[in-house]
Amino acid sequence: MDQLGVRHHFQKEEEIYAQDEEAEMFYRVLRGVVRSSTLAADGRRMVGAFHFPGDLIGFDPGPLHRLSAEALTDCEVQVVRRKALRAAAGDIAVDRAILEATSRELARLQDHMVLLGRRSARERVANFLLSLAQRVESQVVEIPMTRQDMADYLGLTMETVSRMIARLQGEAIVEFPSQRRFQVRKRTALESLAA
Amino acid sequence: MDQLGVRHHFQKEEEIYAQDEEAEMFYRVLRGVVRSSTLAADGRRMVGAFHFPGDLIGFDPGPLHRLSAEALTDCEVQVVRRKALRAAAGDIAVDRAILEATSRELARLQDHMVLLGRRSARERVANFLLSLAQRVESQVVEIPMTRQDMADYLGLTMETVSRMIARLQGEAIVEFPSQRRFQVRKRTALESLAA
DNA sequence: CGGTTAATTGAACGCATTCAACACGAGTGG
DNA sequence: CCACTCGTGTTGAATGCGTTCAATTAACCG
Repeated sequence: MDQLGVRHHFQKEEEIYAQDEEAEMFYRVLRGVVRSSTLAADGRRMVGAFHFPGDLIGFDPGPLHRLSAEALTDCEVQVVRRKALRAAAGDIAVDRAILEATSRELARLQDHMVLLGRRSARERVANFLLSLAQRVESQVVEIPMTRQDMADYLGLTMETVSRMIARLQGEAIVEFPSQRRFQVRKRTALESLAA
Repeated sequence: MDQLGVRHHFQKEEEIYAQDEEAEMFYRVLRGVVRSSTLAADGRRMVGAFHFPGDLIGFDPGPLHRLSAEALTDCEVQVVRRKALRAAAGDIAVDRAILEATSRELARLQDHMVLLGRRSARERVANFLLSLAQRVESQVVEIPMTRQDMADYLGLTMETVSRMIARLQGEAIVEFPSQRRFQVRKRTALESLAA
């Protein structure tokens, strides 16, 4: 899929695709961060996932996108028409790739389900910070999303997220030099919370 | 897959496969109800799904089962060795079937994630009762699982499940002639709660 | 700088949990 | 048929975690 399709730039908050929109394309994040979410009629929002460079998105198996995708930051995204990919790579290869991506996503959702159903706010936030930290090699971790985004991903309110961060910082487990940047101080403590 | 494999009987509470066990088989529920769940080290349990006759289970894409499966009631289960199925039906057909099952499961988990992250106890219970009711054509719906099972599926305690059922019954939305049997009285009310 | 959005913090509230007692129901044995 | 038991379910009271609402502070951007 590397050679196919076009690179497209999406700016902050721009929609990449909408919920219930026809799924005609595959997308791959090249730069920036993407958020996929659902918005209920009553305004309650749930963030299903954050997607980082290298991640494939939009591979919903049905005819429609079940969640929308929005650029969290300015993004470079590779966009490939599904039909073109099938024509170039063959149905079998594409299906295998979809299965691969779907499987990973399924495993992630199973873990997330446990997080949402059976963990405290503190554990959820710890888990989230750790997963952000695991994504980069540097000591300092940048947080690309707002507290509200984190809250909507973790099934909490942004106030609670903020309080839990304050608490983890008070315990010297993490350190936030600024609101969107942190460093892990006691990795084992964080890991045992995130478990 | 119909002709392959063997029928196996599992009795109530018997384990069909364990978490982190090698995934060598596919299973199809023929009679009875199966529960798949994970148990954390600290005793917290999360029920991932209930499986009814016709459902495929054990098709985890990785080498290991990510959740365990237990017979909720006495069960008839068709068990097929994965290799045998691949030999008989071909890799492509099996992969297609796995993709199909995985996709459905993914969609279900996405909905469940919203339920766990963004809905009240009352809404969760309403949603669950409605989904049980939609599964059968009869007026009276049998509940095959305990309140604890329901709670572990909905991210609640069994006391809360019990209270919410009592409340829905007090509002004449459902009626429970006995603890494991109910009838929907105000479908539209239930549906708007379950939304 | 001022203006604006994001984030923090405080106080009060409420939903769900916890802990404990009691009721129900199915199965067993007298 | 009733008494007993054990697992399951219900109900009550108290607690607490997370939310809500409101005010303040911090970060960002012109």
